[in-house]
Amino acid sequence: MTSDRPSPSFAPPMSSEQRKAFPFSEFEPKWQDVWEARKAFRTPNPGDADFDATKPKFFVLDMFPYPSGAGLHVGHPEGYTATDIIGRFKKMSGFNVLHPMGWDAFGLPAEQYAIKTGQHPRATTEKNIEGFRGQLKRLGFAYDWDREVNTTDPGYFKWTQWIFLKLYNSYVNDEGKARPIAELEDALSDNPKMIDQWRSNGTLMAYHDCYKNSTSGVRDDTRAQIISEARLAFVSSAPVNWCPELGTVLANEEVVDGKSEVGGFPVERRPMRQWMLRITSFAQRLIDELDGLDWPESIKLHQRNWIGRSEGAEVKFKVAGVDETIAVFTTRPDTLFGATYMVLAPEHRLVDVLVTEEQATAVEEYREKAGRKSDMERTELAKDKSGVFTGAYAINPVNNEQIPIWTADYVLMGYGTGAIMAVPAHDERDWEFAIKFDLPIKHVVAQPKPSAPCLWDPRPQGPKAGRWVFADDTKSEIIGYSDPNVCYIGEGIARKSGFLDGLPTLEAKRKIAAWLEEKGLGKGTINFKLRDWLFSRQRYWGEPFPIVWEDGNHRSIPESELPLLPPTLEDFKPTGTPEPPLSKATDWVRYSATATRELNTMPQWAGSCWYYLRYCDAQNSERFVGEEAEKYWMGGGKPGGVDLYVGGTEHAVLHLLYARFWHKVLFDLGYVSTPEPFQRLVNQGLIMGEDGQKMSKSRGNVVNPDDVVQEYGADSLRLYEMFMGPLEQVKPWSMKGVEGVYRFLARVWRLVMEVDEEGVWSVSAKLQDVPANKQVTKALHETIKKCGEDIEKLSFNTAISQMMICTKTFTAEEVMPASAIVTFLKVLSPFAPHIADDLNAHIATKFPALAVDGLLSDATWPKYDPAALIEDEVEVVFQVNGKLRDKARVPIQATKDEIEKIALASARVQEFMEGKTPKKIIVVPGKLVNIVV
RNA sequence: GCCGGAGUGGCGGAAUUGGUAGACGCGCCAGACUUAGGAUCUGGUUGGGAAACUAGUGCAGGUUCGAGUCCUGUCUCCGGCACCA
Repeated sequence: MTSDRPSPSFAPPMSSEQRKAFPFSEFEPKWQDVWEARKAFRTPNPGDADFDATKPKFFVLDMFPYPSGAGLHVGHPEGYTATDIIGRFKKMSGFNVLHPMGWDAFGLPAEQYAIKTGQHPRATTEKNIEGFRGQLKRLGFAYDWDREVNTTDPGYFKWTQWIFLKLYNSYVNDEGKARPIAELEDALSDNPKMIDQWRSNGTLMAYHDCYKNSTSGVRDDTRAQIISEARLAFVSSAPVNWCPELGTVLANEEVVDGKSEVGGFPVERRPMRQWMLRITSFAQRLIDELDGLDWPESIKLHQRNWIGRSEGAEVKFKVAGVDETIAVFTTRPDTLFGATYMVLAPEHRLVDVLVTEEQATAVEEYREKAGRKSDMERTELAKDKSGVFTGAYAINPVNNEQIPIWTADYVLMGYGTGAIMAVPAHDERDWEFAIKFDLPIKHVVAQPKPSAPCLWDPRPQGPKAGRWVFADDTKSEIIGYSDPNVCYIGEGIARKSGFLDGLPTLEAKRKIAAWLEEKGLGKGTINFKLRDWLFSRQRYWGEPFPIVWEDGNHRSIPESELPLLPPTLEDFKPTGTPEPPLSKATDWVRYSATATRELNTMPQWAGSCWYYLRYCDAQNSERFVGEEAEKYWMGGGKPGGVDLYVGGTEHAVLHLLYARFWHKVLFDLGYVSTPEPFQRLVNQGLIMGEDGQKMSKSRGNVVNPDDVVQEYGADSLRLYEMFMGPLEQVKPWSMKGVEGVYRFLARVWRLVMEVDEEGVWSVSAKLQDVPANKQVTKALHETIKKCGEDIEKLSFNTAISQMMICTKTFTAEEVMPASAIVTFLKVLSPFAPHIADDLNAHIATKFPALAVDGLLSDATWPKYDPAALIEDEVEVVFQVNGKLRDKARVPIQATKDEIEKIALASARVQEFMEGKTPKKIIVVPGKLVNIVV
């Protein structure tokens, strides 16, 4: 170690072998092998022989990775180390800990890589998983590898398909709960067999009566339609982003400026038949049931915003001269008197019906242009409104005024009714549109008058400025302020609104809603931004749907035919048409003489919607998860089953929302015991490159964990990732920082080990079987206390700092008390498990009675002794007028009076008191004295 | 534009209920052991000042014996969403 070093300059990197401050490259793989051989982290399930039912459970979960060919990056081990520390700590603290890992391995990247390299995605996926698993094992994570899941494994996706069948065979009843579709089928039959089960359900009874009374000629079709439309998994043909080049539909997020994010290929909008999941039926519950979860408020808010609940009213407008009505949704029914025109989305059914001959060409042209635009393009051009007059007029139900009906793409078909009443005076979008096309603007809400007396006058100055206004021209009481040149979107007082005049917005909304309902012209309604979930993809590398088609109708295949394997295709390239690649498997496609298989596959989200459940009982071939295992690991009396879920914010909405949705369906159907999957959620922050930029290949600032392990060892990597700063924070990487924790571990190593001239390590002569002195004992017990508390708080950086302080105290000693060191190693072991187990084993060779027998992960987390923390004396600070002037050590039991006396006696204090008499003296025992003069 | 988060040394970051600002680490400086140091150990390290002292937690106020922490206003940075009627 000290001799034959290579020359200091231009030393080749490989010489690092001789520079190692402790032999981590030897003992790290050794202990990883020991843990694996002993199945040290196998977690027994209820029913297993070695299961201890008296222990509480702790389910700690990582967001499982997509095994890419690039391998792990340093962002992965951040969250994984955090959960590993928690898991190991909980295990030592007497919990049954479930801490598993798996692979989210279906998906487009694997498929495209396969196409590029000509390999089968199954082969590349297997290879990538091998790589990832090896990397994770080299970091020493305490996973129970017997519970590993892989979404592309038939034993796994059998149950993904099974859950799809549950969705397919369920509907939502009038209580908003998922129920078997059999109930609905039963109600729509002549001789119901389960009537006792649904007799109390008003909707089903009504369906039943309706069915019985309908004429037999049409009722079979109606029945089939009702059932088909009620399913949670259903078929729709809405326009989607179709990318011919990639040969698949793309999500809106995958389309940028009308081109595909990957490759920059053109994307067109076209209606296609596809599978949807009825997540919208759960919108309200997905909002409400966030309340019971320990998630960051920002994520909850994000989900609420995404679901986008808004309360308002639906209003029906008659069309002048035609027997049609147009329903609109508005959150401001109180502004109905200010509606001066109406807009239909270009895709709206009535556009064609209403358009007049003169406008037909212009409207047709506009519709076609709008249809070609992607959602993204529509949004891009948000500032520049476009639209065409249809030539038709609607009648405003409150005043029978005729208002023009336009079509414009700023109204989206997918939200509300796809039609709006435009109130330009009180809606910015309508305002812009009205200005551009010179449509009338009618102000019907006055900005409220400030409550007197008030110096504030909101009126802008100038000749065109607004003025104080009356409710209408016949009244004389000023109700507020209105500026005809300004669009006012806030709440206020209704004016020029007939029977609403003078009412504040909230009351006006209530009154108009009641009025509309009474006249049968509308009603209060709640709308959600959330859309149903587009669930089908034209891809090869995904779960096939357990569905067949016959005579244009779909039906499920029996559960006994699961798993439905994808065909082994040599050529799985896109077809170049919307026909999915599975269409190439002509034999596979033919289900029977008359029926063919569904050709779409499920999106990548499907497998990740329920993997946490599979972990509870990963080997079960009878059920997606065993009942007893599910009850134990997902139970615990809280709404969410997983005790701690750690992952990145990129999944704040989609994955977490989809998984919650599936979980609720399974809950309603009685397959799981909690309404929510994840009780506590923590988002780890992004790790940036050393330059403070996001890590990326193009910037050349990517840090490879393998290199770090090679150079400093897994323990150093783990420790550094936790020492960088708070888990949830964005923080830059620093190789120098890794060296810092590496040096710390080397110091720990040398507490126990010493090296001879040949560079051979042996247990240090300083290590002895002696009791720890008072100072060491105090440092040790402070460390036990702080680390335990900090791990619970996920404050790993401060826990590590405390261990560094403790090590310094040890280092200063002439003699190392072996049993104290062993206790310290227990505290260190969740963070740096390899070095901890290795040093414990070394200590065992010399002091078998003092070391832990076996693995530290099986040891019990030490208890700290509060008595050891107490000192005889504490330092008390003396302030004069709030400024620090002196300090003194005072006995811990000193009374307030005694401390005060000591303070007043201080020469420095007296100097700053300048002989004045104290006005006030504040004494905080054990802390400070502040003398005010 | 809207929503959310954050502003503390040269850097990453610490600071119970308001009670010694800058723990711990990096970097830097000095010393020790050394033929050598990019190893190890010891000490120092917010700015100004020789020192006593003084200023100091984005900025401006306020409450308090005492404010990084509480209140009001304001600026900057980061992240997300963005025609949802």
